[in-house]
Amino acid sequence: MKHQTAKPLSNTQRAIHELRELIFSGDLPAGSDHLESELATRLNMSRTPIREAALTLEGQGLLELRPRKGVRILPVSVEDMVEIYDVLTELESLSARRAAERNLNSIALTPLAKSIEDMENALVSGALEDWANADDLFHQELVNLAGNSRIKSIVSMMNDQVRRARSITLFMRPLPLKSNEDHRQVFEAIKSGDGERASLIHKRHRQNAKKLIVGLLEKHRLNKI
Amino acid sequence: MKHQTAKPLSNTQRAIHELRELIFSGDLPAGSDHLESELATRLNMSRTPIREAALTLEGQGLLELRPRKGVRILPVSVEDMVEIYDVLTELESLSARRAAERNLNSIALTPLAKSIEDMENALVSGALEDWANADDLFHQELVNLAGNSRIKSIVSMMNDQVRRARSITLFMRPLPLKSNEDHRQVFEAIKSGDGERASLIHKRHRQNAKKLIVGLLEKHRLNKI
DNA sequence: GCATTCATTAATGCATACGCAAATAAATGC
DNA sequence: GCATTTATTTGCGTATGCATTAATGAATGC
Repeated sequence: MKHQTAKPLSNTQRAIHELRELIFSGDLPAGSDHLESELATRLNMSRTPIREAALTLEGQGLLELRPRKGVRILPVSVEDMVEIYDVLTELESLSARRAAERNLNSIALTPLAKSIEDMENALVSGALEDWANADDLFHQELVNLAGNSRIKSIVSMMNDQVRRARSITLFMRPLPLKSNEDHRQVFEAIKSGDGERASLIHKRHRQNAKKLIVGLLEKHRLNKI
Repeated sequence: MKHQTAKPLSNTQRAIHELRELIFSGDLPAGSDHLESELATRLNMSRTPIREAALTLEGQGLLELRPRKGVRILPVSVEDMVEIYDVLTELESLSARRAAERNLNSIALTPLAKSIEDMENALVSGALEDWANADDLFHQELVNLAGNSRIKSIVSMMNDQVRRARSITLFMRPLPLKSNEDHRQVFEAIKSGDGERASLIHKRHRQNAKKLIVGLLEKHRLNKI
């Protein structure tokens, strides 16, 4: 049997996961404050694991512990988006370069190819949510292929921070046709071992995404999300 | 009066600071395990603030909480150094670019200039520790000037992780004459607003530093520090 | 009416307690 | 002796209680 008997997740871990879900779903809205005891009641546990979870999530930039005010869910401003996209742009384009340099065989590249296919299928059927998920996967696979665990965790943290903003703007965007074209080009560059090209194209791709999303936020006066 | 009546730092904060010091000083050596209760006794407080501090430091990649084994001080391998220097290289050279693009006046550039002077003075008098401190300051000032708070905190985290390795290899290195030349060139490029040049030179600078330090670690078989 | 001080409330920071599970030691069977 | 089971120890996860201190509102003086 490969399947472990499902070791029963600690309360702290549960709190981390459930709080993340509540934040991403907007159930705990950006900018809102919540007492530790309130969250404890809500998740049906004592304050201790809540505090521990909050400490962890604070380190991940999702919330802030303000003594006597409670836990504040951090809003993301346009300036934050600019900061985050700058970081993502650099680290992901380096990842593209490194991935290309590793001369990976097509088996290793399968997940990346799959994510591109998924995006294209989603586009055809107009399933934007699906497209966004596949897009996430593409970026995640890209940094996986580069094999730098720090980059992986930084990129995943930054993605978490912009998740709400991304899902809000998702339906305000034009169909991401160009985006898919970019992905395919990055993929080809990696496959052919051209690190410089993979890096350049991906960088341009991310810079465009930044412009697009920042533009949308400003246009719609969405300063704090 | 500008001076507050020195609000008495919480135990958790104290634990964070003191544990950091103990780690950097080698008092808690890389790879060593320590029970929460042991650390609590050592810092003269209960387990609660120790656990909270450990959670925070775990998020910063300095240690790991392993149930029943205690808190493990994370060693840094050569592979880790490569990962970290790759991240530092990218984010700092972007910072150099952004700093240059901001057309900062000489007042804003004073701290950076000062750090370069300090390094040169330290070199003349052969005070390697002082040189290292000034070097740290240069890199820190550089990211400050770029004005991206995420980059600032990532870079500072990564620097914390390599601090031990850096101080161990400090005395094995040749005099960092070339390094100082690089710093000055980066400074000039920033001052003249040439972002592309600032970025390129700094990137080269960091890549050299990476090669140097990785080479030293491998030569001296220092695999886990 | 406004500012200042005082009293009250309440949330946190931390110490402490305890059950459970993992690790270790002891004991048993072969 | 060695393997396997059972007993014991021990560290952690979590709940709980309390002192501290910030925030809020009431009361006082001007």
